[in-house]
Amino acid sequence: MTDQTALVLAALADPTRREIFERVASRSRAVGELASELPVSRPAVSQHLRVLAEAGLVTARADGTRRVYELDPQGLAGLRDYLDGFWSRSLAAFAKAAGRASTIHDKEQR
Amino acid sequence: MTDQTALVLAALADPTRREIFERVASRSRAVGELASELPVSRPAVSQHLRVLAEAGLVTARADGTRRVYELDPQGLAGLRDYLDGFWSRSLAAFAKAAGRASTIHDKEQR
DNA sequence: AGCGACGGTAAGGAGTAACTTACGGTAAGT
DNA sequence: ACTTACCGTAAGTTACTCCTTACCGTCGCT
Repeated sequence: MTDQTALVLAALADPTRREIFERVASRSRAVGELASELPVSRPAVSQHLRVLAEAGLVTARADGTRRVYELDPQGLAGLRDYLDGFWSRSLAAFAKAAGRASTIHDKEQR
Repeated sequence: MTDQTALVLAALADPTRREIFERVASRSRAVGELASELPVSRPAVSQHLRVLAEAGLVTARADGTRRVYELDPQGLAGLRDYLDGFWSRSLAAFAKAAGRASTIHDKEQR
């Protein structure tokens, strides 16, 4: 469990922040654009984006006076690694005992 | 984003609860056993276990007056599915633009 | 039946997180 | 230079989370 993974989990735990993150992930957006889509004020969005950025989930780039936020894959990759490690460490042993859990979600993607 | 995934993220966001979960995952434990290992009281552990159980991360079985908690793979599987979907939906597109993110964490495991 | 071990629940308090309004600061247009 | 648009930060309030102590129920043993 790296320190960043803790930040990622804390960041994604909040519903509003998750909504913001998913919107940014699907398409880069400016702060005001996000605020107009959501039932919270613009400063609230700005504060959420700060938390998401500190967790490595989004990054910002300037475009005139606008700040366009886009997805940063680093944060999600960290969480993914944590889950992968967990899966192989604990769930593999559990699957042996239960005899099915390891195959339920075996998909070949990526 | 299923409702359960939201519960999983909220459950794992707390450091104490994460610690409890990881200990239960590595080996099944009773409530008092967990409390003796951690710097919080037994009721606190009990409350955390309740949250973890509602998220589908642990399950309990009775052993006399003891309640032995063990890993429930359902919760982690849900979070994993969420991340997998996210990865293929958003990160794939991002990787095309960035030209590298998709290969950084390509491992063949499971 | 009585006793002791074990654990879930209730109630309350301290700390924190999320939101609001108000303000300041920077970049582009006229 | 003035105005407008856009955004981050500060300060304060409200709501919720986490923890504690106190209490009650259950199971097993003698």
